[in-house]
Amino acid sequence: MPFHDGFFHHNLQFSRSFTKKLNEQLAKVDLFHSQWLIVFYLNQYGCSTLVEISNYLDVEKPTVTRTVNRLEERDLIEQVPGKDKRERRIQLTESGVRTFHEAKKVVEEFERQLMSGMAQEDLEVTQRTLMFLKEKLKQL
Amino acid sequence: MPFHDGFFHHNLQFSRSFTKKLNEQLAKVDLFHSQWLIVFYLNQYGCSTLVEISNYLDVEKPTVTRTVNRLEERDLIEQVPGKDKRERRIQLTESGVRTFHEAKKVVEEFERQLMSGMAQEDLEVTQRTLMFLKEKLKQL
DNA sequence: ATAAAATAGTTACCTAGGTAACTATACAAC
DNA sequence: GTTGTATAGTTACCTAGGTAACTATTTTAT
Repeated sequence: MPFHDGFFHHNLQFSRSFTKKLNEQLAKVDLFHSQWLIVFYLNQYGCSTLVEISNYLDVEKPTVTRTVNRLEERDLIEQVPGKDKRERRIQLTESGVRTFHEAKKVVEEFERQLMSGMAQEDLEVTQRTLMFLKEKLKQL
Repeated sequence: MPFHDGFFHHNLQFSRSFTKKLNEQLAKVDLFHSQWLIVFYLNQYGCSTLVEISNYLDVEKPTVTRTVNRLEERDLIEQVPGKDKRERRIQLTESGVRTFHEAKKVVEEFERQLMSGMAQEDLEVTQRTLMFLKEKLKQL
């Protein structure tokens, strides 16, 4: 089975298509999917550093810096003073929390539509497989 | 099951990680994964237009234009005269065919390592699931 | 035959990922 | 306490995806 007619080809196409459609939906609340991921994380885990976000999302630090800057420009997050002067601790503002709740509805509806009609077992196998492959990639 | 601790989160992380590692491997033959996809396609299907490539890869035309330009600058592809003056028909050069064969080895070895130890059935379920979800996204 | 619509491709500009090299602070070893 | 090392974050620059708007052709309808 060659790569391109096969497994990875479909996976990449799905990922692109997924983020595209999610971005379309999130436009309703004026967010991009990468911004949503950080807003979600901050709502879940509270005040955090960029490195914590970077580790959670498995995305490099410069990418996090950029997206966080965008969120700050839009006053969805704010600086939190801390002891370690290297760190940049941030949290959601009131406006950020409001945006989170609005976006949550949009994302949940999007997922609901996408998941309807899917066999639960297939989803579990798929998720397990992807996690397995992700781990293997790390060891490469 | 919330989005971020779940299915889509893992899928996006896997895709990022996968292309990252594939790029590392393809650096051996001085290619990026997006370039490899086009080189592969041209080797498989011969002389093609950018729209044909765009449809096959499910990537927008401007993205294809850019990557094709890079390949042309490096003399891996060449223009093919045609009837329709709107079209830009291209094919692999001799150098492009050579690069294809070198890259093919690299990619196949990469895939072999990644796939070893995977249950064939799980892969099939995963691929089927991703294709199913991809189709559903289109209808959204 | 001509006007309208569709198609192929490009350009400009946006988000989003990556690496390499850098600064500034904190920590550890001696 | 000074020196070396590790950590947090940023900057600059690369590929890679997207949209919107455009040009230049071709096809279709009338």
